[in-house]
Amino acid sequence: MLTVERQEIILDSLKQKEVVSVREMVEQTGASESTIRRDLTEMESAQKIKRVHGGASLLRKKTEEPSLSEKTSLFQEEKTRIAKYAAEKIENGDCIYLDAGTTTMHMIPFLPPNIIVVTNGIPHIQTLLDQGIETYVVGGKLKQGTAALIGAKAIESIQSFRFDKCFLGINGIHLDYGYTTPDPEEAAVKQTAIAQAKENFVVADDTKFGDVSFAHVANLEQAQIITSKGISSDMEENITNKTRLEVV
Amino acid sequence: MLTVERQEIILDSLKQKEVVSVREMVEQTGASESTIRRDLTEMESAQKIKRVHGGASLLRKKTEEPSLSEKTSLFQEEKTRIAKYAAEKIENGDCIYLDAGTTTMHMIPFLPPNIIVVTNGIPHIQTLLDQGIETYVVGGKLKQGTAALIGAKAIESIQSFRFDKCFLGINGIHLDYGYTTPDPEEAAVKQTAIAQAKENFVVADDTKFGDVSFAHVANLEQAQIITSKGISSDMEENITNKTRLEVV
DNA sequence: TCATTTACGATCAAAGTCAATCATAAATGA
DNA sequence: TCATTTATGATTGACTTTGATCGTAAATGA
Repeated sequence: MLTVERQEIILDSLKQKEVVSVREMVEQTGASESTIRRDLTEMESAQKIKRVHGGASLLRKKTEEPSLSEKTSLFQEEKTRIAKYAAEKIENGDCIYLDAGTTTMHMIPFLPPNIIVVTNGIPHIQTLLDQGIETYVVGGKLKQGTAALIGAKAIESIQSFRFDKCFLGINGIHLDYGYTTPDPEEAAVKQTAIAQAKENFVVADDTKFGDVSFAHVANLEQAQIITSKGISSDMEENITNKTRLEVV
Repeated sequence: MLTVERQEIILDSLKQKEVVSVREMVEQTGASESTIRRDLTEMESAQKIKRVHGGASLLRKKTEEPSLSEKTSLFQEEKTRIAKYAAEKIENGDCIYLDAGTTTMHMIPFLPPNIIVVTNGIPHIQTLLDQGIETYVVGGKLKQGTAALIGAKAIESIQSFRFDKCFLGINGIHLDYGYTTPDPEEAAVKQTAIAQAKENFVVADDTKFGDVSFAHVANLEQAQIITSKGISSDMEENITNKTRLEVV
């Protein structure tokens, strides 16, 4: 039997049983224990399975607890501070758009209860659900990596709403080039959201200033910026000439 | 039995019973008291349970996604079997609709790679993402409890697609009343999906037969049924007169 | 209260599991 | 063909898990 065949068998039984013992795999494949162990070692380093004592299990997807490690990092504290401040802009009864991305994600715990949220961020959904906030998810194509909903369907979806406030994450903030992000598809979605909102906020840490990414989203004037300490006073002044900038 | 399996069983009975005694766990797992105690110690320090004198109790009451923890139970194996069979109906290149619900969720690991999936189930999304399957999410209002997308937006969203195959979970299957589900909003979404698909499949375990829920989704003839062993031969014959029924 | 029952954790020997190593046999390629 | 590489299975000693035992601690009930 070929190595790939054997590993296929192992994966198959894992999909059905969640955990499989080495003994079972030996029986199912007819290979020796040593061989199975080698397969398991290989498959684990290929991130296909997780080894446990006596066997193997499927990769646990989530709920592994990033909360602790996240909280200790200073960078995350910064994001949380920005997010909290941004969330305070929201009033009871508002309808808001929450863009995909980690900074906007951090806003969720600080959201007031009686609002309506529209989002294109997949990771946001569960948290919003837990908080019991009335939530609409935009339709669209699922993008690998950022786990955002994008594409024509997403744009169409967003166009059927109007927002009191719109909160966007962004990759680059530049005096001349405005707000930019790497993916043109995502840029188009952000543009649409901006167009539907009365007030627009960009939430971004100080590392984004001066950066330019591939796809243009909007000009500086089209949104207020909420950011963290660390931005140079020079930059701060230049930007303040074009739009409102809040440093928290 | 592997350590992880045992601990899953313990978690499982906890989810059903809120508190479980050491004695019960010994009986359920076949392991010794010592082993159970070690498991409990470990699981407590991993913040998964809370120990009480004589046993263990759940840590929190929040409704968690049971998808992972439930899989070792016999009931889940049944669901997996149905799901696997249903997934084999799908051919490469198909565009399918995957309804929210646990049985359809179980289909995901068995999906062929080159298909397009449209879903309204939130928990499905991450798994589909992990598998690298091209996925579209319908827009709509987020429903607490089932974590499904429903409402007018969802219906509108679904109407902009056509499916080769549509897979639905359902709460009741009845000779006269057809397919039913508790929430009229969800029923409307399912109806829409059925209307857009060439072939419709209902995946349901045997406990759903004879049940009638509040909201009518469709007549028996409108979808084929894939179910598990356990359904009475009488029922089987009556249903076969109306639609195709596969028992796996 | 005090005796009895039940639950608990520490300890230890037995069983099970692991990675490393070695030898063999098949596949590969000069 | 022969040397080299690769996959495999057996063996080994180290490590982990397990179940039994036992003394202590907590709950129970008279």
